[in-house]
Order: sequence, then C-alpha cells, then structure tokens
Amino acid sequence: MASIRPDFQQPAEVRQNLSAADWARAALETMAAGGMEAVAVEPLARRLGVTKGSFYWHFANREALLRAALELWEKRETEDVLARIGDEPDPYHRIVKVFREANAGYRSGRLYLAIAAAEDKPLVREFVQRVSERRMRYLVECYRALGFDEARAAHWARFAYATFMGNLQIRRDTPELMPTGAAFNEYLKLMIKTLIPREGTDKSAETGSHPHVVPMHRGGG
Amino acid sequence: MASIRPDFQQPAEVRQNLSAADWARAALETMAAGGMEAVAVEPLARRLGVTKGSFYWHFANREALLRAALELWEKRETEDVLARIGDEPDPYHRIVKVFREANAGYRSGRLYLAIAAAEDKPLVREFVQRVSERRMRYLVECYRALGFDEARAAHWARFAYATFMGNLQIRRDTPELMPTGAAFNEYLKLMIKTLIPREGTDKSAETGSHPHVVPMHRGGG
DNA sequence: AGGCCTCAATACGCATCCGTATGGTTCGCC
DNA sequence: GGCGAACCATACGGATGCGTATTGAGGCCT
Repeated sequence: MASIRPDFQQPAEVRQNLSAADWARAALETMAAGGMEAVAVEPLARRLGVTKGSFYWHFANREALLRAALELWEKRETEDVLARIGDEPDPYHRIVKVFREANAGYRSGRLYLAIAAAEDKPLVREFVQRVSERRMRYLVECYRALGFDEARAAHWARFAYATFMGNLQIRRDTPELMPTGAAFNEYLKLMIKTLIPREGTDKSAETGSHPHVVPMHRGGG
Repeated sequence: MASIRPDFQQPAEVRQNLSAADWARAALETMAAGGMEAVAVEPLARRLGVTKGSFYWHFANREALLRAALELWEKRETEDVLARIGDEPDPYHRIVKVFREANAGYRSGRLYLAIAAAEDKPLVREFVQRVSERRMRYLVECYRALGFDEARAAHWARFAYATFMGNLQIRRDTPELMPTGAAFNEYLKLMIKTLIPREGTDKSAETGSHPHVVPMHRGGG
C-alpha cells in the first residue's frame, strides 16, 4: 500500500512525510506500468503529490532512484516468490508450483519484462542477471533432485525457464493467443507433463513409461 | 544496406537524396538497437547526415515514421522469414527449421522484443498481434500436418512458440545462461525432440514409443 | 529563361525533464 | 524560545525533442 497519495500510513499525525522507500515503491509500480523510461522524477513527484524538491532530498539523482527500485525488485523477487515455494519438499511439485505461479502471477512477470527491456543499461543487466541466475539455479536443483545429472538438469531447467518466460511474453503481447478456462488447464497440464519427465536416472529419454500426470509421493501429508 | 550515410544507392548522380524508405530502414535499425523510444527525429536526422527539415517533408510526424517502420518490419517478418522456410515439404523439418532460425537469427528476435516492449501503444499492439498470429498459425498448421487435431495442435504450437520466445529472452538478457558449442546442440536437440512428439493421431501422450530423434520420412530427398 | 517540384537547412516556439540553488515550514530538543 | 535537522516548494538554467514556418538550392519540363 502507501503508493499514491499516502494519506494513511504514519500515525494519525496528519503530517504525511515521504521516505526513500515510498519513492522506490512508486518507481517500481511506474516501471511495471510504463517501463524504465516512464520513471521520471517530475511525473513521479506529481503522482506522489509533492515536487522535485522532495525527491532531491531523498536521492542524489535519478540513477539512485532506479537502483533503489531495482534493489526492491530483487528483494521481492527472491524473498517473496522463491521463499513462498521453498517449503515444498517434493521437487516435482516445486516445479509445478513455479509454473503455476509464473502463469498466475502476471504482475510479477510483467515487471520482469519491463525491466529486462532496458538491458542496454549496465545497471539493469546487473540485477536481471542476478535474478535470472537465481531462478535458474533453483530450477536446476529441482531437476537434480529428480535424479538428473548436472548437464541434463541444466538443459531441462533452461528449457522450462524459457517456456514460461515465453508464456509471459505471449500473455502480455497477445493475450488472445492464450486459452482460458478449461483449455488453459489442459495447456498447463501438457507443459508440466512434458517438462517434468520421470527418467532422471535413465540416460535416454525415449522410454517414457511413467504417467506422472498426477502427484505421486506426496509424502508429507 | 544504405542505412547510414547513403552515399551509394541512387545512380551516380552525386546527389544523395533520402527517401521515406531510407528513413524507415534507419528507424527500424534504431528500434532494434535502442527500442521505440530511441526512434527520435532529431537523432535520426543526425545519423542520416541531414536535419529535421528533411524528415518533415517525407513524414507528417513521428507517428507516421513509426508506422512505416512497423510496416517494414511486418513485411520482412512474413515475406523473408516464413517464405524462406515455406518450401520445406515435411512438417517435422518445418518446425525444426523455425527453431533453428529462431535461435540463430538473433537480430530478428531482438527486434521483436524491442518492438513488443512498447505494447502500451495501440499502434504497436496492432502489428505485434498480426505478426504473432501469423507465426502461431504457421506452427499450428505444422502440427496439424503431423496428425494432431486442432485443439492439441494449438497447444503444442503455443508451447513451442513460447519456448523459443523464452530462449530469445534468455539469450538477450542473460547470454551467460545459454550453452555454446556442443552443449547448445544438445540443448536444441532436447527441445526439438520434446516439442515434436510423434503421436499426432493418438489421444494420450503417455506411450512415447517412437524415438523420433532423427528425421524419419524424409520423402522428398 | 522561367517556373514548378523535390528535398533540405535554418530558425523559432513549445513542452518535458534533469539537476541545482535557495528559501520556507515543521518538528524535536536543549 | 531559539537552533538545527528533516522535509518540501519555488524558481532557474540547460538539454532534448516535437512540430511549424520560412527560405533556398537543384533538377526537370516547357
């Protein structure tokens, strides 16, 4: 909360002073809506009901604001998202959860696309690289826990990551091409079934005998 | 060619007058490099060695330039790319070719990402939608030719499209996460093998008995 | 030669944004 | 009750970009 016109956040002191975190939050929201270029000081100040005089007290310049917003993004991206799935013991369900999360949590994905679109700025590359590497490593470890060796786990993790990155892109650019309702569940099931094979210990992927359509060893019930 | 400083294009008349197409080409290149926001009139004029006075003779405003650039993009995207794969008779190899093309032709994909990043402009949505729908329809028809019914073909086509869209994204944002050399070929083979199953007429995908690793009915060879 | 068309240079007004300088207001504190 | 820090408003200069107007230089046609 406390994004636009924070008339309610501090105690009822009527005085609604802004903090640097408020600016960073607003900047992140603006980034999700209109990209990095949309994060301008003066429009943001208008949106927050103040003027530039406030901003340049909290931040040295626009660059510092962008850095703060990206740090907030990285923090949310790792703490919130991954920590919320981290308590799932079964690696199969971990991947499934990541997938459902990635397709349901549209806001988060939209934000990634908005940030990554400014990959020419080295500041952005730095953060995108860290976030992506962390996600990827998480997926690789899931596949490793399924019995894949390092090389194959890396390939399958990248495969899966690419797939739901592309789904995000499709959903944002051409939502008409995305199915809805029951058809979407079919689509999701197809991807999950295909991207989580059950032959981790096996070398060749040609003998897909396990159905693995439904949850299997839901041990911690 | 004939992009920066077109001193060679018209007959050797020494007079190097620019045309609207020259501006559109330059705009498209700028878009690929720096996004839509980078397509500004005055920098573009400087790049072309002229001033704004020239631009506003050829175009009514900046919007018209963007439209011309997007039309050029759509034209190239359909004529060049798809028509170059269209003479492949086997649907299996058509998909494979699309895949290899999508991963090799990095420039084209980068351009798509740059354009699609400005999805808030209705002008852009219009073009992106047409291009995406055309690509998708092409893939759906490939899967239909492999024996899939309409619903399953749509799912697999979307799946495949999402995957190489995501690969593009990964390659642009975090190229370190992409394998090179032999590992890349393994990765590619894994995706192709997985995304082109061989049970089009079959209802359930659980009995994957066909290897489908190598080309199979290479009829016209 | 004169006139028209094409293409481009120059100059201007307007808007937006960055960053700085400076002053004003509110609060806590001695 | 004065002091200083936190916070913000106002005003300015510089930069950049859009769009318009005006003028001008060549080519082409008659």
